[in-house]
Amino acid sequence: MPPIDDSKLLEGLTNSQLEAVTHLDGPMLVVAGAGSGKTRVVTRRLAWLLRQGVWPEQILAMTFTNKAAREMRQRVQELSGKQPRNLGTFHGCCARFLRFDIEKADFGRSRDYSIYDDSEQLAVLKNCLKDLSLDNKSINPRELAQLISKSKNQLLDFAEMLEQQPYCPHPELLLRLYRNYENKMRQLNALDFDDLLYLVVKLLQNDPALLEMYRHRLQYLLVDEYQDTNHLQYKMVRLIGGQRANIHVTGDPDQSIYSWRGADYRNIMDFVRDYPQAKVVKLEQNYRSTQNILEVANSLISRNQVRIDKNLFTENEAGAPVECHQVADGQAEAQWVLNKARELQAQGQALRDIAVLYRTNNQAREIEEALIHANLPYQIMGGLRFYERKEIKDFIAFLRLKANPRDEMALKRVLTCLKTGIGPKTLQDLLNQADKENLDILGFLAERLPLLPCCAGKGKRAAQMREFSQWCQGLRELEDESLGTLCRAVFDLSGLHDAIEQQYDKIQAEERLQNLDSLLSRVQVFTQENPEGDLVDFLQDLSLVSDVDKHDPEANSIVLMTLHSSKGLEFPFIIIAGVEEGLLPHNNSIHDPAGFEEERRLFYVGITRAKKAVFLLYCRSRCIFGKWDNNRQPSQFLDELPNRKNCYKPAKQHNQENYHKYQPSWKMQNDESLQNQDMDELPTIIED
DNA sequence: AATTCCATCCTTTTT
DNA sequence: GGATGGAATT
Repeated sequence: MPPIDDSKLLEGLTNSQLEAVTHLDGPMLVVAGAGSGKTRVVTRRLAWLLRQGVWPEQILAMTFTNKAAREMRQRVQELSGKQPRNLGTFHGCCARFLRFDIEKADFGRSRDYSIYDDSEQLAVLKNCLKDLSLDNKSINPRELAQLISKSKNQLLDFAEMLEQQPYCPHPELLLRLYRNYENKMRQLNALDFDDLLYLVVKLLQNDPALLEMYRHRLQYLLVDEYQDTNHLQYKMVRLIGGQRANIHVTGDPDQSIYSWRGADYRNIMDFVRDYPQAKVVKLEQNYRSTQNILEVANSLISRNQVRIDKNLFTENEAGAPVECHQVADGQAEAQWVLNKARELQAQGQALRDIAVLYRTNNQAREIEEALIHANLPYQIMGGLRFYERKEIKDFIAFLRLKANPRDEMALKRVLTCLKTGIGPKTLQDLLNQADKENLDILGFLAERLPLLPCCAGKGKRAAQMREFSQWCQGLRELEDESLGTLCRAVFDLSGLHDAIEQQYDKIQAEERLQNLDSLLSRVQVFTQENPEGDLVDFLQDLSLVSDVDKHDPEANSIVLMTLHSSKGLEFPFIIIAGVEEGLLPHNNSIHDPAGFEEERRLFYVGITRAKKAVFLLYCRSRCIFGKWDNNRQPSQFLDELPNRKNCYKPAKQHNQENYHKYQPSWKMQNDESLQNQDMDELPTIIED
């Protein structure tokens, strides 16, 4: 299909949209309310720039999810026949920059670095604790990880950051652990998620010539979801933008829901202060939702104290009122979802038009069970990620070791898979020796191991060791012309196929092998999309892909996901489950006003995903951590919704104070007296 | 070293 | 209620 012509490119845009699309130089902020056609603006702007003769290499466009990036790429391609060269998630773009430039600085990493996800990072931290013979009672590795993340995100020296902590028990110990962690990661040639951004910023800060090159090369910057940028991302944009500041950002402060990850929506609030010459465009007409939905959403979000007032309106029809239903417990809730799905289906709606949203991933389970039982097709985003499955992680460990022969964490996994007879103690010895000889561990195992005393003689153990050494040599020598055959060869060498068949019963083995198969076919897809991509590129891709990216709008199935992952998507019908105190707002977020308001934004995001109808559910009882809470309270946010279908009246008066009093529900005692509590106290409810 | 059993922590949300 | 990690057992 040939790209559409220029006049079509700008066709059907409102004046403000047009202004946002055709803006050429200097900073611009597009405040785009939910459903106001933001994606349209961003994609057309990219296409327009390309049609104006801007080179695809000159554009740096950054999004937060791979899905958004992919969609954008595809639509820009359709509109302009070209693709911006640097379009992706912040993390993805940074990973790519580092592939080229990481060796230009003294970071102790080579371009074949591994990317460690949170659980791998945690494992390294636990090792560090162990090295100092600390149990993780005195220091919680998770908290340590958070501190490390915080210092990187704030671009602060770790010690400096510790001083700013209000309460910090063992500062000198933490500092030592931090240093050990950093050294270890160097040794492993690995980066954590924060490092990807952090090192790019460091690189640009410390190397003026390189910064100049980036500025010269990347003349047009676009950032989507700017309200969710953290300090590092902000800094990066500022650095690359430079004096010229050709920075086009879009976002909506009301949809900022990632502050727990360091996102700071002051970045968007302060954009005009940061760039006084900035032009601001507000998109306030909503093209997505019915009037009823929008009215409810507007009323909800207007309760937030900290926000820029805006007037989101729609010319769409009034539509059905937002409904709110009480159900007995989680199972009844799932049943309700099921009935509604069938009802909509009977009315001729497609299942793909229904999304069920919830606050926490574990809420998916009960709903999933009901759907399985009823044989309705569904897809779940998030939760157990595909690549977090054991067999997938195992295989990835083999690939990683091949790509990065210093990756000791990968080696550990490989060792347990192969049942080599090398345990943690032997491994530690070998690692120390490899270190002494300044060899990467894989190379050491292949070349030096056979010369060691433990490989001499004809004992069973020595033979095993010799065999393993040869295996390592085999892995090193693998060199296939294509990525596909290389992965296949590594797979064959891993012996995972036989191991899985031996280890599991037939059904389980089949499922696991199938998962591995689909990983291998993913290699094919990757090769098609990235003909030049090598193994490291592929692994990088895997590390940075989440499950939301897997959402397949073609498949006719109900979609289940968290409120967080629903951002940026839209569905005709939205069901939000568990609209209860303690869950939405979540107990852990209500102790400070900022956290509380973020919960409200989260609810707002959920509601504004809907085009036609919204259904809100809450339970009277719910099983949490195996304990029953029989006195669940409807979310206080429900009191803030006007014009909802009258299935619900506030059970009791909420006030701004009492949310501070809520205890984490898993610590709540299961008070027998609650079991018999008078249900009549509650308002008239439509029981389902 | 591998397997199995028990305690503990957990669950907010994700690149 | 379930995953994970450590200790105890073979």
